[in-house]
Amino acid sequence: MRLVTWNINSVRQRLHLIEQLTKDYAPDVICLQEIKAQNKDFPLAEIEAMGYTHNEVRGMKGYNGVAILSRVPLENGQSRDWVGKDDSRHVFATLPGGIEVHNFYVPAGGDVPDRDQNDKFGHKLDFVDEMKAWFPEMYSNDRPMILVGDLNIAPMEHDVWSHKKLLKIVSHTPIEVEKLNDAQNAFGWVDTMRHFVPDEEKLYSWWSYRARDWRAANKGRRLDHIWATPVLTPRLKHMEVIVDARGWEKPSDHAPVLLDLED
DNA sequence: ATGGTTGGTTACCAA
Repeated sequence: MRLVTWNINSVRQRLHLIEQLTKDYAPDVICLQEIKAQNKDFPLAEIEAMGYTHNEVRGMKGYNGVAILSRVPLENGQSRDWVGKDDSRHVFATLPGGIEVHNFYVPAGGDVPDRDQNDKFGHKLDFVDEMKAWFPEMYSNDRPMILVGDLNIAPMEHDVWSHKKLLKIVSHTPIEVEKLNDAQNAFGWVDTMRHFVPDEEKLYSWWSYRARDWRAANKGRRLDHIWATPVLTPRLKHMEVIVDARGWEKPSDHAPVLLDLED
């Protein structure tokens, strides 16, 4: 089973990228974030023509929006509101074989890392707290579950190009990192990307549009994640960040992250 | 210290 998570930054602007991904990598399941379209504007026919005939879409006008696209049947598709807002940041469904896939788009949190000065940062912190508070309702070490998405937090020193320079930059501040680590470690969530790549090795999934030459500068951050329950650990086969996709025509600022599981 | 790019919506906001 091949699964991909990708912040697509507008599904309507980037159908060509999804097509390229499906041709080159043939994922069974694609979890998208920031589709930036209402359900009625989602390009379902085009996606179905690529072979993804089972879909669970939670869109809204203008912002956010998440979707699970699948070549295999999805069951029990659902979504949930977070921090009292109906803002299309979570969708989940069950794959054949019983793996429950949760697709999240955590708030970016604005620029100022202080909840008294910046409501968006407070919203982000509350969102991660609420994830942790919700896990007891759904989490079990021996239930096959995968949590993916743009979590907008790069928790480890080598998840960013400069740990020191980013300590006060939203996405790598100690308070966000602590909250994300709390949510992960209070349960048995396995960071599948770091299962394959040593902690001391740089690993990024996002490069800003604002860099003159993103590849040469390589000032990336690992904002996108794939977590799994421990029962799936023996089945983890392969993981890669498809860095090349950041250089495709009219790219998203995020690269897809791919995980292969043994059947 | 500042500005750099992109998308969606509607003349700025969010990232």
